[in-house]
Amino acid sequence: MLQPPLDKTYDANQVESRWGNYWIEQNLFQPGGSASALHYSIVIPPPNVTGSLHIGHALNNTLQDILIRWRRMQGFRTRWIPGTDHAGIATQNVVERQLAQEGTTREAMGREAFIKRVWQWRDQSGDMIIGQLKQLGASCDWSRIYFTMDNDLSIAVREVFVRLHQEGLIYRGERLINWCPRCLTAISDIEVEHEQIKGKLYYIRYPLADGSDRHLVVATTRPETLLGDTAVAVHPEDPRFQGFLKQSISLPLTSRKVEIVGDAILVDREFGTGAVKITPAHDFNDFEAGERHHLPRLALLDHQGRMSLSGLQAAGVDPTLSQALKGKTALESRPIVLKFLEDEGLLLKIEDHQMAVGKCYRCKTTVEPYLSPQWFVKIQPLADPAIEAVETGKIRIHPEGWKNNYLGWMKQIKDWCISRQIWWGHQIPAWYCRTCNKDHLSENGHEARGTAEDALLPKTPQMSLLIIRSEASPIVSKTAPSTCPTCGGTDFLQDPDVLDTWFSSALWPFSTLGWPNDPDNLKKFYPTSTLVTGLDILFFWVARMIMMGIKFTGQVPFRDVYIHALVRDAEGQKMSKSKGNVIDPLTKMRQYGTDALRFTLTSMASPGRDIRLAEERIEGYRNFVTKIWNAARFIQLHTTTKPNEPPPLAHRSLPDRWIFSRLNQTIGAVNKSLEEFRFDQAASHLYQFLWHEYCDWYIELTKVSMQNPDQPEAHSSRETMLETFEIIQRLLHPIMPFITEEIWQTFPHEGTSIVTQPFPTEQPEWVDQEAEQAIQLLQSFVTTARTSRAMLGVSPSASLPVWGMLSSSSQSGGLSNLIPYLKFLLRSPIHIETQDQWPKNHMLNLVSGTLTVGTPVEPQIDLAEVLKKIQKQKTEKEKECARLQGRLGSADFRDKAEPAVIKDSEDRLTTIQKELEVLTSTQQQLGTMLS
RNA sequence: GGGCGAUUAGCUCAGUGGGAGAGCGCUUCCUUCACACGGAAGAGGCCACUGGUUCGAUCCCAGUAUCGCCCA
Repeated sequence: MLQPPLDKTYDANQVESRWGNYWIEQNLFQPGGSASALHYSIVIPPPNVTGSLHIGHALNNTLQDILIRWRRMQGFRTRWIPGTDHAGIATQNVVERQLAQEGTTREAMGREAFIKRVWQWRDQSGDMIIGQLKQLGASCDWSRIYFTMDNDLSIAVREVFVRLHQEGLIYRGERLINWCPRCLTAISDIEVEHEQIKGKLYYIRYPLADGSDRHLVVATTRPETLLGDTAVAVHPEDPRFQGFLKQSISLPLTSRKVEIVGDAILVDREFGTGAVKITPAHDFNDFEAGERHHLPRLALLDHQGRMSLSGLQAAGVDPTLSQALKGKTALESRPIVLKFLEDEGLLLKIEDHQMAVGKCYRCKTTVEPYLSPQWFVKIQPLADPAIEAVETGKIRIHPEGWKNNYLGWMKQIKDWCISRQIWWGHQIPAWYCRTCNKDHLSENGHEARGTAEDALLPKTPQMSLLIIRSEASPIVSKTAPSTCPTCGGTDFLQDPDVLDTWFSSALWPFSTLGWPNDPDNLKKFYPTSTLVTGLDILFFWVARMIMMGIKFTGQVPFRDVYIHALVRDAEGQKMSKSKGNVIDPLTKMRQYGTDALRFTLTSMASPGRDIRLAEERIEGYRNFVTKIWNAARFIQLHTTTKPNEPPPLAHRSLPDRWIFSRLNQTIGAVNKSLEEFRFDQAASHLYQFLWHEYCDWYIELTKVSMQNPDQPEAHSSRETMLETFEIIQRLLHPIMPFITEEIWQTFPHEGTSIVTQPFPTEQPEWVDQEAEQAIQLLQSFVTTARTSRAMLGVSPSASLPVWGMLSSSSQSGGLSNLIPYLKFLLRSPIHIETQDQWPKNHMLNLVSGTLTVGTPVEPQIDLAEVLKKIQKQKTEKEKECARLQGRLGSADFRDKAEPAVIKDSEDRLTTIQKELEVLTSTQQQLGTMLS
């Protein structure tokens, strides 16, 4: 052989860096093959530019790599697009932390300098995860790495924004949005995580304004917001409140009067007292109720989630209370408000209450519903075709169970808030003419931002520098306007907000492929073939790509969506740095090898189930890698000479024909599994075949002839080992790219790398039922004989003759052909005899189907133990026998069961009865020996 | 509160309308010339519970319990 491997164990780290570099140097990951070949493309879910490879990335990219390598080997023209996204808030946070260490702030630097600084950071540190993906073996087209802030991709963002705005699908308006008081920006609905907490339900007396004693009792979980109530609602058909509708309430702790309205949507008659307060500026349901009843909105909190004096004043709140609340958060305000209520005798009772609070997905701060002017995508017109695409199967979701999840969400989708009050990102391409909008702009920071804002509070400069009221009219354009079409003015102000990062991610499949400026390239690789992602971003990303893709290209962005599991720790806990239970893939790759980690994740990727990853599993598959390595060493040790012309299959030895037949079956199973996205099954077929057929049996069987290298069978086996093992490397390559390349390179081969070799396909001529049956018989023989020896306590190295026979003597010829192999595997003489010649005494006879295997029993053996085991086997067989007899004795079964099932049961019964006969006679025979 | 999913060996999970499987772990034996990160032989399970459909249910259906996820 060319370069026999030297070490007994495989040195993964050394091999990985060598081939990893080689593949890239040789440009093997760029689209190859003929231009006429079928195309197969994948876009990577772009990791955050701030990120480093975690175990979820490792799983996600391993699966993508398997698909891409497999399709590439199948001859597709493949393209896997890598890149990162700019991760607006996360990246801004990273750089801001750096600035804080340097004793400065982004506000002090100014926007332009800050953005420059972020780019600097990106250029230095932004490609860490790219390097880590390469380490994982990801066969992306590394010659084209994208970033959502790239110029071309930014052009696409502006193009999309302008077109959607022209069609009225993007608008700016004042709405209640989710505001993170820590990130100081709006976030979208799905960026809010709901958390169950133990809260309280407060029952508060609301006196009627008519001076009578009549009152309503309102139950609320957020008593401090009552100061912003603009109505109280009851169910219009609730008989308890018929006399109250349209009456006025004297709102506690304020000088205001509010009306009692009937609202069947908002009010749940069973909840609390059946009367609820309406606070349109602080609750989403109340906001909608406010729209229905044309109620004013009174905002109490400012953008930092603190009580604002002007807001309190506007709400007519008692001045003493206002002073007490000024600058307090909602949570700090609650006891104060409760104290005031109590003093007035309005707080009736407090109950424990399970409730949900919204937290910012990024920083876990409790979000506040906040009234402010923001940009929105009017989503329904985009959602409808995206629903249709999945319903009609233009896009297939795997596993299919998630389809309903997707459709359910899409059908109740709400407008998407896309503006973020941060600096890093795509600044919204909207400009305001300062002349036309002079009444709606406030650039000095001393006026409210379209809502209540307390001038007395300390400002964060980004908020106070500029306020654009919702009445302002923007000019939306791909480039800055030069003159105002209304007044001819030339003084413009660009909207300071940036777009949600997911807005640019939504364009990823077509913006990276050349839209809008390179239609030729787009045509080649779009739509992409498969999207591989985790469930957690089905709505964030997948749904939006489908909407945008259909809208702007007229085609779905991908045909198949494969949704993989979340990786948890061995206890099923979500991994997190704070819990300290993270499994770092890079560490594991160093410890066990990348192939072992990849194989582990692959084999655990069962559909629709989370992965509980325990380190022992990785270790187990590291052992598998070593097993493969040692099989390769064995083959190389025995094939030191260059092989001659391979003999035709029919002329090869029984084990050779058998292993081809088994290999063929495995090839079929692996291909089928991958077609169905059953990565786990593909892995387990490979594991089972390679270890428990190839190594356990085939290699052992070749040793019979390898000991005698001159005989023809040895030649046949050398050929077969080389051929089959080379094929196996190709079959295994998509999952374990490194070791397979290393081994493949040392085997006789053509081409520069296994990466671009053909993936194995089924060869019908390899199927050999006869060989499969023969080897199955051989396996039964060997296993049964070994069981006997273990029962008798015979040492494995002891030579002890073994008898064998088949119940139908016609098959015994087949058994004789196996003698050389049996002799070798059992290290013992083999006697194939008929019933007549079978020794009558001192034999332990065990059965497996039609096969009986006998082992002589030495007089000094402790037979009691052996007899116990025989009895156990007998009992099992008797139970089975009774079950079958019962079934076959039932007239119903005979009438209604399928004939094949009846026949099968009859055959089994016959076999088991024969087995029982042998066991019984052995039992008797050994029993006499004992006495 | 609504929806989805899970419940199979000590652990992690496959699986099927008719004989309960794998990996890891465990027990015993074995350093025989690919591999002790190995080999051989074993032990271990009323397939969550209760009903129903069926000749026959671990599998299909309904309900219960527990757990998980998503949504409100």
